[in-house]
Amino acid sequence: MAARKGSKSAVAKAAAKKVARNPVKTAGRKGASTARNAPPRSAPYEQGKWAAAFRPRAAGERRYWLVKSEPEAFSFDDLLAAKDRTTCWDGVRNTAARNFLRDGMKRGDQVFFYHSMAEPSGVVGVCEVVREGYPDHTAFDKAHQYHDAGTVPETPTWFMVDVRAVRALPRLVPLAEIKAEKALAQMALVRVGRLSVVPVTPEEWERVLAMSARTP
DNA sequence: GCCAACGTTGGC
DNA sequence: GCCAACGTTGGC
Repeated sequence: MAARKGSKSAVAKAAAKKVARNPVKTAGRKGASTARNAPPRSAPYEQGKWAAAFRPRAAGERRYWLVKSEPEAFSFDDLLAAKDRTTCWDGVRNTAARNFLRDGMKRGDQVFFYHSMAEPSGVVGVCEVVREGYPDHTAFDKAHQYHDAGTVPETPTWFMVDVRAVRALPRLVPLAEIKAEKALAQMALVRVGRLSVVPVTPEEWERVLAMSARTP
């Protein structure tokens, strides 16, 4: 079973709209999607806002990330229950997030699993990158919820990684607590709320782990 | 290249 | 349901 990430209802809604109300858009999207393919896989990101996430690594350096999923669509428990506790992270349709998936995340990187649109929203578990960026096949599937008419397998626009669950946190760390924590004020999660894949610094990683290990 | 209209994310 | 933030689109 393919896991469905991102915002299920919103994506479904968007897909429905795309098909129902604007068939002309399909023609227009081809060109747009070529543009969306840039920058290429080996592009230098030094100028970008997220430069640190793409900088060359020291030997053996491990990086940290956070991915969001609506638990109603795919929860951390769903990941624990999945075959090999592993899933492909499909359905991401945002270029910044795509760049992290395609170029930033490397095997062995540690990833927070975050529940969005939840009661409460927060970090629930740890997983690990077990397969690096490869094309998100759901984009090519006409019947799929995440279909993107503007992209073809020869020049894929959307990418995903595979992640495997490592462990659930001792307790969920709610977004409200993260926001209240001075040391976490710079977290990408807090600063750029709508991104569904974001980098986490080693310091932020440790802090969130520490918060999960104690009662507030 | 500018920018207005529009769409999406996701908290509240 | 509302709305802030911001990405995308497309006209010019």
